[in-house]
Amino acid sequence: MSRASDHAYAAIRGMILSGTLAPGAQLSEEALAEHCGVSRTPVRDALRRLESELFIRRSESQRSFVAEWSLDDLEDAFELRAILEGMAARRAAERILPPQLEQLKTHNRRIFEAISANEPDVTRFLEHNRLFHAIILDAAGSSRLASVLGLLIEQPVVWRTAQNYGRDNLQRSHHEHEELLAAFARGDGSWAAAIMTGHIRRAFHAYADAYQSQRTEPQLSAA
Amino acid sequence: MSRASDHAYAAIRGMILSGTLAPGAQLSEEALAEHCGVSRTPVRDALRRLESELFIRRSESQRSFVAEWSLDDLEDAFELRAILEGMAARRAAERILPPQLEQLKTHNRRIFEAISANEPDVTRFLEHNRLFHAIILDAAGSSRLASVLGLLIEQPVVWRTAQNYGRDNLQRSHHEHEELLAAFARGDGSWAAAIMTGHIRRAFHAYADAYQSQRTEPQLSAA
DNA sequence: AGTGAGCATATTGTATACAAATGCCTGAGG
DNA sequence: CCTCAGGCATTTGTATACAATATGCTCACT
Repeated sequence: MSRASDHAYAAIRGMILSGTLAPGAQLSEEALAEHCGVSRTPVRDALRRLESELFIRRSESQRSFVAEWSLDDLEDAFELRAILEGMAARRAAERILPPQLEQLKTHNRRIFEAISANEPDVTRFLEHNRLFHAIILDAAGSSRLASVLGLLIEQPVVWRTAQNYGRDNLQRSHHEHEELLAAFARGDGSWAAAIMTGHIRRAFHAYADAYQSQRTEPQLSAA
Repeated sequence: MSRASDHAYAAIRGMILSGTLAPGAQLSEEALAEHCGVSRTPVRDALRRLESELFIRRSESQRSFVAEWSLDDLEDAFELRAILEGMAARRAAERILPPQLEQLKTHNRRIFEAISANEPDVTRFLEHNRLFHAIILDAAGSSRLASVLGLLIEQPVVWRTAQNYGRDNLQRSHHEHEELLAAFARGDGSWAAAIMTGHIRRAFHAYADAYQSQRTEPQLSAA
């Protein structure tokens, strides 16, 4: 995309991820345009894109609001992701090429380094984790699967809660990645799918725990 | 959406479905705008929407082309659809309400009527089939699943090839719907998912057969 | 006090003009 | 004859003005 449109997209997305734009808040095209220093046209493009990625919901009269995620929504999203990433893993196991397998090993090594330091580097973990899953998605060789799964990863709640990951969960992730590599090396699609499904479901419960403590804490301080 | 934008969307989508705009053809915003009698702005909206629905592909330089579907693409799409509709059926079986079940029965009765006439009414079959699946998706109660699956149904190739459906396939569809109803009535999610997955996979092979004969015939006449 | 009609305001939809980028074609040079 | 550089044409991106629509408020009326 082009400069202004991209900038608006990144700015609005960033404000949603950081919480500057709170869930449920109404978005005015004109206000966003002024804030980003562009006209409404690229803002409209950005809003449409964010809407298709479920960052934004539109009322029946076309007004835009920041999406609100309930715990049920979160579980839905992870259930979907578990199924689709499982499918990706199965296909990847049947198609992956040696250089891609090497890349996966490298990223998992970086993940190990990031979580082995005294203070785990969560940002670095997330980056290599993202790349790890992206390579699998690429190896699965289905543009449709990629486009659909692209809608589900990197959602607001995920990013906000990931910081609360304990070292225990980070290490389990690394270990599950190792198992995936073994399944890939043997070309065993069913094994890979099973591991991946469990991997995502465990991640959901880690997210859900962090999500709940995140939401209950403010309530406690208000009571 | 609003009048002009909706009209442009429907018009362009219709031209793609009918083949007036051939796969691979480049789309000019200005030409489409003139054809639809609206300005470029709503045409741009429509193109973005069609792009997210995979009707249109964009080059790296942002030019738009009608998507070209290979047989592999078709199989990918159906593999995805089989998994996701299976998930929808499982969830629906666990949540469906009596009135929704009644609606499903009504639509399947209409399907039976449409395929029982001397000359099967394929258009009517497709319409009630669409509603049948839409009710299941609604009963599944996951907006994320709905939004993702929405990208996959009613794709160009599907509609172009559905007309070649034989009565045999139509009747099998009706029968599989009956089985689904039985699974729903008993709230058996696993049964429902299994039937649905098979239902979609059988549909794929019917489509694939029609797709291949559709593509080989022109070559034969040209040779 | 409650309710509804109608107006004022805020917000989104559309059209148009212009800017920027891309691709294509031509023609000169090797 | 091939290659590549340059300019022209086409196409998309952005800004802005105006139109249509929804919303919320005021005020009259019951």
